[in-house]
Amino acid sequence: MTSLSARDPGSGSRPTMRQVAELAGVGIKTVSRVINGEPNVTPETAQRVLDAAGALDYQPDLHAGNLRRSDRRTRTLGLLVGSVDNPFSGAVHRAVEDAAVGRGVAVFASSLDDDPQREREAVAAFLRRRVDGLILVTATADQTYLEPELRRGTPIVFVDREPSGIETDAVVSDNAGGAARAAEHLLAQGHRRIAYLGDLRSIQTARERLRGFLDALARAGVTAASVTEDLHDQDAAREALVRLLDAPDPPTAVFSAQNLITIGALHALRERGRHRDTALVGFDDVALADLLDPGVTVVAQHPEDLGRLAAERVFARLDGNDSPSQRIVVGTTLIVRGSGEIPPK
Amino acid sequence: MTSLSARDPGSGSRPTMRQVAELAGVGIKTVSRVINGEPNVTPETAQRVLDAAGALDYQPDLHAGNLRRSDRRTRTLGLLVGSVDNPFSGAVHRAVEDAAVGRGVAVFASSLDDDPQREREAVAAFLRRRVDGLILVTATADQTYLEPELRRGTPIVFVDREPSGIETDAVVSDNAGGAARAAEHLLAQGHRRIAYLGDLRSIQTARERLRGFLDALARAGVTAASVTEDLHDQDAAREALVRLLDAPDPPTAVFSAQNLITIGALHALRERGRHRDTALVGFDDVALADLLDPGVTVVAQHPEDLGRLAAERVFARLDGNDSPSQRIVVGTTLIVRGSGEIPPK
DNA sequence: CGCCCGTTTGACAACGATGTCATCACTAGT
DNA sequence: ACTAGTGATGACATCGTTGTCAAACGGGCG
Repeated sequence: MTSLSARDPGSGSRPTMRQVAELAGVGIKTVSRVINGEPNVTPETAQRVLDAAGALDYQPDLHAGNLRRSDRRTRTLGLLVGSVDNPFSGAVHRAVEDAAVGRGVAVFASSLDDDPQREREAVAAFLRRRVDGLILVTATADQTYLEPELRRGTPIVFVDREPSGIETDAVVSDNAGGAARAAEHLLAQGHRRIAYLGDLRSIQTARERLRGFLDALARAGVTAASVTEDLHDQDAAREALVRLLDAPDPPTAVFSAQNLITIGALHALRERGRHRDTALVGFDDVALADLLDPGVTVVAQHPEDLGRLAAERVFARLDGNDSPSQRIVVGTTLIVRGSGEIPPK
Repeated sequence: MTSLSARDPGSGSRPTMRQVAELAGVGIKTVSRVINGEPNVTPETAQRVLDAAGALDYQPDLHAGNLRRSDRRTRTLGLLVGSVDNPFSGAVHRAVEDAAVGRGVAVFASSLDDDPQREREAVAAFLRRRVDGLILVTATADQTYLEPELRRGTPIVFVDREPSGIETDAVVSDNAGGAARAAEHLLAQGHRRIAYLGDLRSIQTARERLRGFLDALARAGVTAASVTEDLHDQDAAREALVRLLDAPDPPTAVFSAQNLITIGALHALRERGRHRDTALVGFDDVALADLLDPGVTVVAQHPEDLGRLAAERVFARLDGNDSPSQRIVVGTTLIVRGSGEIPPK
């Protein structure tokens, strides 16, 4: 009795075209033709090859083929986002995957945690694997380092944040417009003491949102009750708003310019029992916002559209489109649920 | 003046070791040695090579190297989950990535939407790319088709759901135990009319949860007020619970055995204004559960642990560990927030 | 001074596939 | 019957890299 270990070299090694060819009694090039559906193979030969491939559970080595193939496409995309464990990134990722899967393209994903160092490492790791294109929510202030790769013809598309230092496609939300919309909504309810809670100033979208907010207030001849920036997590946002609520002359309305900041703000308002008399509008939707009481009014982004359009740009470039680089802006949607419609007292 | 197009073939082609070698005035093998940090290169030669590589923005081709290298590792992992756009999958994914990134391993992710056909296609797509290992939340009832690959030595680890038809590692939640815990909690509050809302019977974890729930009730000598299965989305769950609430003798407590079902149940309770007098315990945590009123009591899973442990199993196998396949069970945690502590009227 | 040995280096084959091209067997046209 | 054309097939070089091996060189030792 011959006991075969799990790492048995016989069954352990992967079959190659050569072995399939041998078993089918044909040349290796004929196997290649059958596997790739090339013409000029008799049906009987093709069947013999397919039988042999099936018997050996043969899977072609995409990378070996790619090495020799003229188009040099790995049918692989690299996606770089804030964190795959984050609803916004998840929605972008899913949209990219949906666009890719139909074309037989697989997607690498990497989380950057807004760390520029990690971005450079992750990009390098993907390029060494010869991805056909990159889609990234950049964490760096300047992407000049991508210039050589771009010149080589690798499509690079920015999502959510615009590129700086290089000329390439970008798909972004209308951050300033959305923030202005939020401000106008609160102004329309009669609010004149509106507080702004924002993310790190180093993030371009955060700056855009503040700009849109302040512009809208200025157009109405109103000055912001307060502007708090550099709130990078839920708890920092909560503490900041608690302080504002405890101070004399607290705001009658709050605009929270990011996801986690909105959640922190919700906690602060409940903590101080002010959630029924202080208006709140958030930027970017949050889960279960409709089940809260009052429901959370938000300016929603459309991450699925961002992801889909970015993937479409990459594929268009791969298909040879070399029109000048585009900047696609995706609109935002105000979703009225209650918290934004609380009037000033 | 020579105008260079963006797709210029000169700058458009990627530099190879040969070109680096030529520029540095050394043999190609010496470049290989420097790039891979092999010993026996004089510092001056190494510097010349690094300078040349830098000047050309050289990136080694991992796949070409892998073709020749003896270990045949692509430093790539395939992850198959329900959907990358889903908090549970996102947490698993992030944990896998965190374990992988330190080892220089990149992660392919694919969404299956519980479609067996997609699972087979996605697995094939990953194997053609020669991933070093697979981590999967299976969507198929039987995974015998993975047997040849497993015999070839590719580590395959199941997460969340157990394998069937093959013998391999699995990391799962204590589904029956967690469901029992939820039932016991409701029984302890004095409930005797408890409704069960569950996912598709075809999903193994759904069956486990029902089993745990019914066992706990049986131990207490109580029969379920109702058992509703095959609720695969939020809306189906909402409708089902609305029906139960409208019927004579509605339940005094509800156990919702999955994420989206819990959200559907929350909607139903609010819709009928019964959220303050009907107890609810959910399986798997939901975002913002603590901000609702009452807060949502849940039996939380630990997807980060599932992902981390699965990745560790894969790497252990790759490192040569060939102990018998393990089944690792990760416990659940009851998080008390209010909704589960409402007493029967 | 000659031998041995370790260090540094490059020539060459090989990994698994595909592109090119030559060969062979037929069929059709004259 | 002979030529040209077409379809089916395989030999061979090649993609970018690494493993193997041998050559060249210099230093230490008897």
